Amino acid sequence: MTTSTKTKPPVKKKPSSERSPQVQSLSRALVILEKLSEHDGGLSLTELAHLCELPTSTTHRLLTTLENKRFVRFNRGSNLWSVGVQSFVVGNAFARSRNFVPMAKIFMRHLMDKAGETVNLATQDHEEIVYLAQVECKEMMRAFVRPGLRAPMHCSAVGKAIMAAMPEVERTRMFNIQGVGNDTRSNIYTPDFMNTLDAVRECGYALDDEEQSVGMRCVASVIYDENGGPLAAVSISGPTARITDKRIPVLGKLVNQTCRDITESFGGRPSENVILP
Amino acid sequence: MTTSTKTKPPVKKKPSSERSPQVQSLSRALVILEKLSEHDGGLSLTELAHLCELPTSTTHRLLTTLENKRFVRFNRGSNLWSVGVQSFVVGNAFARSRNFVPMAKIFMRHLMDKAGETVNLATQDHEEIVYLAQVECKEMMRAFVRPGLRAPMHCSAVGKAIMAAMPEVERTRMFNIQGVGNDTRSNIYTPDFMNTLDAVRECGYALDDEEQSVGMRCVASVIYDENGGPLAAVSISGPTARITDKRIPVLGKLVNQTCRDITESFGGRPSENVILP
DNA sequence: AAGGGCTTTCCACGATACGGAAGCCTGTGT
DNA sequence: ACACAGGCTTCCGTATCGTGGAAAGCCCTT
Repeated sequence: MTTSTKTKPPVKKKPSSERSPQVQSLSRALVILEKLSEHDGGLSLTELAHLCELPTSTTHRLLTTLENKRFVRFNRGSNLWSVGVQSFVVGNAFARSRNFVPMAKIFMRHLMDKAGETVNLATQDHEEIVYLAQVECKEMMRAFVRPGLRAPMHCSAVGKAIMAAMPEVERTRMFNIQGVGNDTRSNIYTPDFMNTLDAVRECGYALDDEEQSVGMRCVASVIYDENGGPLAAVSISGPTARITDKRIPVLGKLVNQTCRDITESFGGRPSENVILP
Repeated sequence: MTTSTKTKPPVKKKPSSERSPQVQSLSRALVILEKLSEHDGGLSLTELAHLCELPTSTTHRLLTTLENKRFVRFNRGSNLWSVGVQSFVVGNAFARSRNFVPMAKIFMRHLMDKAGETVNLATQDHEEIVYLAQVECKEMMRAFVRPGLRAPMHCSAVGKAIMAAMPEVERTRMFNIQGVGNDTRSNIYTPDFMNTLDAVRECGYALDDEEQSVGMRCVASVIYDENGGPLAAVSISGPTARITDKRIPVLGKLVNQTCRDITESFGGRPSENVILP
């Protein structure tokens, strides 16, 4: 019986890829969910099966199981599958349980180690930015920012990074509000400032060259929320003597990478305005 | 051998419970995700296995598979499992793909059929409410509301329903703002009004008795967003002659049920202030 | 009517998920 | 210190359950 029926199939079992035992059907179903979430318009069975490299019958069986529990939905008529309510309901539990600032601080600490400079976290509040947290470096000369401190958007690196990441409409709304501001230099939002923001989007970080405080330079990048909008920004700040022109691109790259990491671990949607080679 | 090893087990296959073929391991994994999402604090392996009525080894195997794909996360140290980033990322695809108003209108149409009266959808915008959509009934005498129309919160049923569902802080903030309003009757937010809102929470619907427009009565209930806050409200409106005192509780129950249905299919978090017997 | 492209169902096979039990940690009580 | 308890993690033989090819439906278009 079956002495050599199939010559013992060539054992294409992967070279013990994963550490823990994995449930094939579940892994496959999760891939299906991921693919669906990457295609907002929905996917047909065959498209989906192709993307996941699975037979259609298997894909279909997994989909119906997911559908029974409302994790996916099927649009009869267009014959398209998409992500279902229950996925959203479950996902929101993550949104509730995460608390942003402590999580961000872990990444900020690493950044401080690598950059050797103080790292700040700030977010937008109306037409200003508010500092949320700081991880101080060990240098004697360093910038202090008490959490809760406010600053105008246009003259801080974090503010520029956030403004650059705003949707167009939001940004122009802010431009219109400006003028009632308490800043003496009139008409802050010049065409020149617009170009600055374009540059920020292109290179992935914003610069504050002693604008907020004499002798202080900051390099900042932005953290995206789940809709691809700006959620907060991280900056590296230090005295002009240490934040040299040559060092700025290096620090920019560092702070940008940190923000990408935070965005990912937070469940944000990185903007498609990419950024850095 | 094994000719009759187990006398062919008594085929305890369930009486064809489900229509489509179901993948056991996946179904179980989805139950795990649901249970995790209902316990924001996280769950230990054994607690979870208990809740899902599964052996711990099976639960553990499914969890590690889910963890590899970041759908759950494990807190080493507290030994607690909770929902992971990837669940959130996938769930957000649902948030993007849903468009609220068309979906709500399907339910509103059903409500209009059952109630025989015009049904409205409205949401909050700053200190006012804005009407988003209307499903008109066939009566000659009926209320017209053009989408985009605004009304004060305190004298519309939808406004009261939304205010009643607000978190306490938000509501008191609104009370403080009031006074700069253009309404002549001063001090609208009296203790009496507060009691009204308490009543709304208790019975599950709000009433506008000719306050917004003479001869018109409205009964409204609220749709919750994913955080359990008010997202929008649905009202039934009609002439006082048809919306009789006796009919109000009936209509209230109907509009409340519709709002529950919309909340569910939208992925909202029904408030735990429950409502109706 | 026939033909393609798709979804859905069926079914025999055997790979794969199952779960009991044994190992392994970590913290607790004596 | 030592043993014990109560979890978490791994192991492994069994047969259940998932698998995928094939065939059956189900539209549309030709």
